[in-house]
Amino acid sequence: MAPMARAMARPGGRSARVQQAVHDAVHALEAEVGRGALTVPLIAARAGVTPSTVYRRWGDLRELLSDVAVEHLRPETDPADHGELAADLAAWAEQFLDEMDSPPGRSYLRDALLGDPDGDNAGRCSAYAAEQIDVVLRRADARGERRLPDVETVLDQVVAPMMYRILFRPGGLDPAYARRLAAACVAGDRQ
Amino acid sequence: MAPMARAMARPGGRSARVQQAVHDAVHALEAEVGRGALTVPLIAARAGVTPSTVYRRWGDLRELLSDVAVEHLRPETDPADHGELAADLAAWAEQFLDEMDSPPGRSYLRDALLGDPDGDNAGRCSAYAAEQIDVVLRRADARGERRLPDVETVLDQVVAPMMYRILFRPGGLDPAYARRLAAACVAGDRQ
DNA sequence: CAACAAAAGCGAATCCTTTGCGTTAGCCGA
DNA sequence: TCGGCTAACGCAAAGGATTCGCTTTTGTTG
Repeated sequence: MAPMARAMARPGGRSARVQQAVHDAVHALEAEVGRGALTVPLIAARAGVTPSTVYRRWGDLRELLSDVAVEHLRPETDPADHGELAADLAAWAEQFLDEMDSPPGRSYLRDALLGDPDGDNAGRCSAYAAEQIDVVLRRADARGERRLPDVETVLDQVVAPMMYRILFRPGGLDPAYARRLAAACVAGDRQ
Repeated sequence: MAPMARAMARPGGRSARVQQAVHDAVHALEAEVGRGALTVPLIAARAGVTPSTVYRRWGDLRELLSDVAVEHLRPETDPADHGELAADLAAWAEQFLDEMDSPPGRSYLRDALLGDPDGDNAGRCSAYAAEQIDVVLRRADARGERRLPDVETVLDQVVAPMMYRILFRPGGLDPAYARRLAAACVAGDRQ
């Protein structure tokens, strides 16, 4: 009942090794047998640990997959620089939508939300997006662009609508939608 | 593998009775033993059917709970009439947030999204919200109010941000946020 | 280096889930 | 109204998944 996957009492040594081995096993098996065929005993065997270890640490297959999914959702690079906020934000939104609305993206998104009793992993996902947006906004500020929206506004006006449609109305999302949201946000339909 | 919970080939008779009995059993047991203690065999026993029946019809505990969750999320009455769009929408948004952000609301929301391979139930949830909004907007139109947003805009600007925060940033949501989103939307920070 | 405690290993018992096969009951045409 | 047809259910057995108590390992601390 204590999913201390991240707040380890003993960060160094065996606990860390086991966590790494299990995560690696999930990655490998996702590719080999597919997301749907994953089971705790299977993962445990591949990781060289006993199933009970996994159950004690994560409590649940879903919580384990939630942890792993968050890793997949972590952005790997900063948003590209196109010289002005409007372009940066539009490009970022488009890429974000493209990644999140893909079959694997939606799968990871669901997993992340799913096995997450305390909403911890979900918060992490949101934080990733916020970070990326922050980079874009700071860059614009450094350029001297004015009347910038803040991060919360971008989350409300750009990220939230995309997420809502991905989760609640799958299908029929195109890049133009992302660009439109970004454009409207930058144009400052606010104030 | 065929979750024909809703598109029954033989709507009348036994199939319908079984579905009803199982749904009723879920409702009763949710109250008695709590969401977390639900299992297929438990539900089946209460409903007077065998577990294999449940597995064949719904495929999965999660899919069954998803179906039931959608029922909980269905609004029971039309939004209250306060004489003008701004007030109607603000009140509706506030109530929506209150219900969805409550512990049971979040639980149903998660269940509905979770056990839903084809995004069918999720779409249903969105449709409920869209219906409510449509009622509010038609009412405003009938009053002669002008420059009304359309349903899609309200979904983007009011519903989506609330949902995003409920799902990805649990905690710290207050009624004022809902009213602010509604007000901004009506004020037409768009176009 | 010794004592302590957290986490992992092990194995048995329990429970859930799947599956094949026979039976029942709603539906349809004569 | 009466058979024939088939989807859906019941039953039971087999195969996994999950839990739990206990022992052993291992990292930390004084």
